[in-house]
Amino acid sequence: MYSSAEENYIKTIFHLQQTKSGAVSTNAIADSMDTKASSATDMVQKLADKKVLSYVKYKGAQLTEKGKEIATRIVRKHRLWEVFLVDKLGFHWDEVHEIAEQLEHIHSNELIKRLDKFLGSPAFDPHGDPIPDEHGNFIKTEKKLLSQLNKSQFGVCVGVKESSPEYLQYLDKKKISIGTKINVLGKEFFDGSMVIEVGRDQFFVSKKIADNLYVQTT
Amino acid sequence: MYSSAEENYIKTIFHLQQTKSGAVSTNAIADSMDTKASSATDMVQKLADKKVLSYVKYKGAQLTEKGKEIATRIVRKHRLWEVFLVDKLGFHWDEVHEIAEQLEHIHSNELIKRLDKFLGSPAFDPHGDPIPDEHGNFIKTEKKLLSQLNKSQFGVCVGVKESSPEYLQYLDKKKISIGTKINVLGKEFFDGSMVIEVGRDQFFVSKKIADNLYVQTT
DNA sequence: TTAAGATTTTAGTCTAGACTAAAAATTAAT
DNA sequence: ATTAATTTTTAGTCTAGACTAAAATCTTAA
Repeated sequence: MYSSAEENYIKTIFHLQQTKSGAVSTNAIADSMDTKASSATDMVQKLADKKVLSYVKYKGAQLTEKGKEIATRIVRKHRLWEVFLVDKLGFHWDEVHEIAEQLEHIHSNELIKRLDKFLGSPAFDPHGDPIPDEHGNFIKTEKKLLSQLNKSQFGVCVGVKESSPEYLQYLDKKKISIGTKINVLGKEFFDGSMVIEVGRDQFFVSKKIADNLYVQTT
Repeated sequence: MYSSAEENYIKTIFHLQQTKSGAVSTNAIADSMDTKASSATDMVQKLADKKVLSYVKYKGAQLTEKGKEIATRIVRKHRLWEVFLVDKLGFHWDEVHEIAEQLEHIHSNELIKRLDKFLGSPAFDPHGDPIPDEHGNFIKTEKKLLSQLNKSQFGVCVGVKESSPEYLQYLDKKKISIGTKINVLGKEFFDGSMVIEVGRDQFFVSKKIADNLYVQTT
């Protein structure tokens, strides 16, 4: 059984490993957790003793298989709770992170098993991120700009790059929000403009529009 | 914002105040929390500084209005989560306490508001205990033995006094379990036997039976 | 009413986590 | 290849909460 503090470190290291390959530095950990490097060093040494990660002084930490399993279980819990908060309690997708951050530390395997079933074993959370199954497997996705997709590919909207009121209003008008599925029906190579499908609507978007929308792809 | 440790003390003191009147001793607190009296003293002094309770050395502690409000909110959260676990996730009533013990410390007013609504604003938890509303008001109930009820009164089964296999089997046969509503249709003063109604069934119970069943009354 | 026994508090430790400041190791720049 | 700059670790503190042992207070019984 791990404390909330330990779990938060494990989770953070897991996420840092996803983006940059190789060992993650105690400074990177501290930065992303809003603590000091010395605290990160202490904890990393403790987690190394527990075989959750391997650690070489001055070189950084890397989760072991055991560590990855723990991290995956936490991510699974976090994302299932987010689905619960949005689907069942009617929260908006951008209000749930903090609460899920607390709920992810509740210890009970039975609870997660039943929650998962209650929610219909969802594969994605409200932000479009994949939910690991009970064995830790999940669908690999990649975050891209809409403009990077090609004809007949699709993605799920997961965020915006620029968030000017004008742009957000445009998206609103076109009924595009987090979780919205977008099919690319055509792409013009001359100017990078696209024809996309959102729900039942099909329409034209300029490169400027497509350059500022992040989508998750399978 | 109070820590889980503080909340647990507040909750414990609240429950101890319900049963015995007057100030509660640090020893009583320690006993019911499975810690040592010295720890209780420390915490009680801290909570007194925070005006959560009044404390007189060697005399004991008493929650202030502020303290009672905090306690009531925790009890509300605990019981709402128990309803969720039983009604929505299909847990059995006797499996939920530990999990609710963790969930009650999640901090989010909005979450509780929405959870309450999602559950249909229940007035009782799966053990028959009343759930305080958002203003802290709740239906006063009293735990009695079934044998203490009179004709045309009713109660909700909340536990047994003696739990021999024979007795539990009897209850099982008669479809009496925690949460079962029992109407007293008649009572014989000579031997204390009763005629009761459980669901659609009506039958006879001896005083010995009625003496070993706890019911919650409104 | 006073001494014995029980209860409660105090004083001093301990552990988990976080912090600061200083030391050590690594990396970069001349 | 050294020195300077940066990163990382170590050493020493701090706080919350728990604990033990000893001191203080309260209660009770003769």
